[in-house]
Amino acid sequence: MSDVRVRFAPSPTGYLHIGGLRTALFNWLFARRHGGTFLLRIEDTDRDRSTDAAIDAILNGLRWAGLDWDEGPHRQSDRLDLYRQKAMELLERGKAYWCVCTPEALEARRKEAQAKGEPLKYNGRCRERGLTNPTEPAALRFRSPEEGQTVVEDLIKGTIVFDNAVLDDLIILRSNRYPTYNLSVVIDDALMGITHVIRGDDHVNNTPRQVPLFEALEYPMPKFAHVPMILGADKARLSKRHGATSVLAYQEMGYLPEALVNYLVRLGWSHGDQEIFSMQDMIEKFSFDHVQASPAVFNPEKLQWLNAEYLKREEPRHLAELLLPFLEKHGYDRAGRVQPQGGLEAVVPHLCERAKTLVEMADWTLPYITEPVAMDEAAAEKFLIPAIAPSLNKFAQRVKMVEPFSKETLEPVVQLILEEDHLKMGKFAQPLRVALTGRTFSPGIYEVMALLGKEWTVQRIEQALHRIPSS
RNA sequence: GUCCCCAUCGUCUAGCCUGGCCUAGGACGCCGGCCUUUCAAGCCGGCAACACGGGUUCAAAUCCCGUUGGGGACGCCA
Repeated sequence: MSDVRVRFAPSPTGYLHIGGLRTALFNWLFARRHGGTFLLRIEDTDRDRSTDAAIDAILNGLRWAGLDWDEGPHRQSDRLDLYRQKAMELLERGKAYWCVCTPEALEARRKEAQAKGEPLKYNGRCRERGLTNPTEPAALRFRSPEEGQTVVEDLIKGTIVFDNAVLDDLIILRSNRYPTYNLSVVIDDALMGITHVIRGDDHVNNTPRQVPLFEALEYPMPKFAHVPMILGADKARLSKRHGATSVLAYQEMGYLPEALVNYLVRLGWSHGDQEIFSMQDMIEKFSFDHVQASPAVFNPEKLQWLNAEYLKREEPRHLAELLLPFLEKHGYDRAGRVQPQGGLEAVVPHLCERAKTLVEMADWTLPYITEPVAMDEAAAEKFLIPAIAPSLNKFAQRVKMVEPFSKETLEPVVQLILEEDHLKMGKFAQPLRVALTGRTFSPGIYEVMALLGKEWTVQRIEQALHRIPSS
């Protein structure tokens, strides 16, 4: 193991979302690429908004995506005393001070500044007061440097320079004695030995506030990498109104984790013209050199294309397994029901080349595994018409005699009927398809019959004949 | 408003660091064709971009400056 240590540090205030998964993925990839350690840390210092359910959701999302972690999950709520202790140290050393400004006063002052067009920065009212044992509610503020510059060498964005004059004295301990993000994150990153802080672009502006904290606490400085945001089609930050943003939602829509991960890694990162990456590929090729510095628009069509690619490559056996939960939503019972020859596994190869998602595939699987078949009324009206009834009937009668029942033996039977009744293949196959599957589209008609078996084939043609008017 | 970041086809991107090989390549989507018993898939072809303006240079998508546009941050949230 190398000394590379990275972390994914979500706050458990909701489900794992697409952006979070990508940040986790980049961390994970970097760790795996360098033989380092990937750890999980739950940032739950805001006890009002953090929930255990959210932690479960995040962990499950990561597991589903195939991102395993080597350490944790650590919980910041278990380490509150540590943060308080460090905060007090800062106070004793004159690096922090008590502030008795009320949140209301601060808010009013911000509004005022906004109205006047001034920077929304804390005005330092308590900075030089030298409060030692405030009796009223007090928060602890970090004394930020007032002059000079803070320079961050970002692995993705390059050199970023901030004037310290624009930084304000951030609160590190709330008046309820709970630490704030900027304090706990610095302490944990340092004490957990994090070598590379890889996080969302929205944290860029936190970096110049955290750097002086690292220095004040006399901690070694990690390297930083800020991965660009994911945007919706309107170029606004990806949110619910752009559609699904939770990882779970993509799972439920029938996306394969490999496809989602592949899509996400290519969103902002590239390796030449390559589009399809196995996990192993990504690990071997991932580097910050080729991570884009600008935000990327999330494109559901491309994700769907990738999903279809993965569906086509998937092992039938595994695919059948993956399909089961989706089939059960249609009331399919895995224990019951007589299967077509070969079971689900036999059906799957005929559908995986056509389907974009597991949901779609499950739906298309239904005619082969359930009885009776659901009939598309519009299709029936168009194709199950009196003119074709005699041919279908003749076919059903002859099919009963076919043995063995296979594509090879069925084909001559169909050909003969085509000749006798002066029909083109399309004229006959389409009504037959509707009779057999209840739909206008399916795999090849011989494959369909082979999958259904003789009994269901005959039965369905006869059922179809019954519903044809005046026949 | 202030600060930070960014800018190649509609979208994801290659190329940019180390100017000439770029009449800018790939992918998704879209359009057309082939295949065909349907729907897909597959195959072939097409449309489509260096934001703008100044420099630097023999030469700029590539370097510099500005403009415009987009994103992010400005919480006792993380």
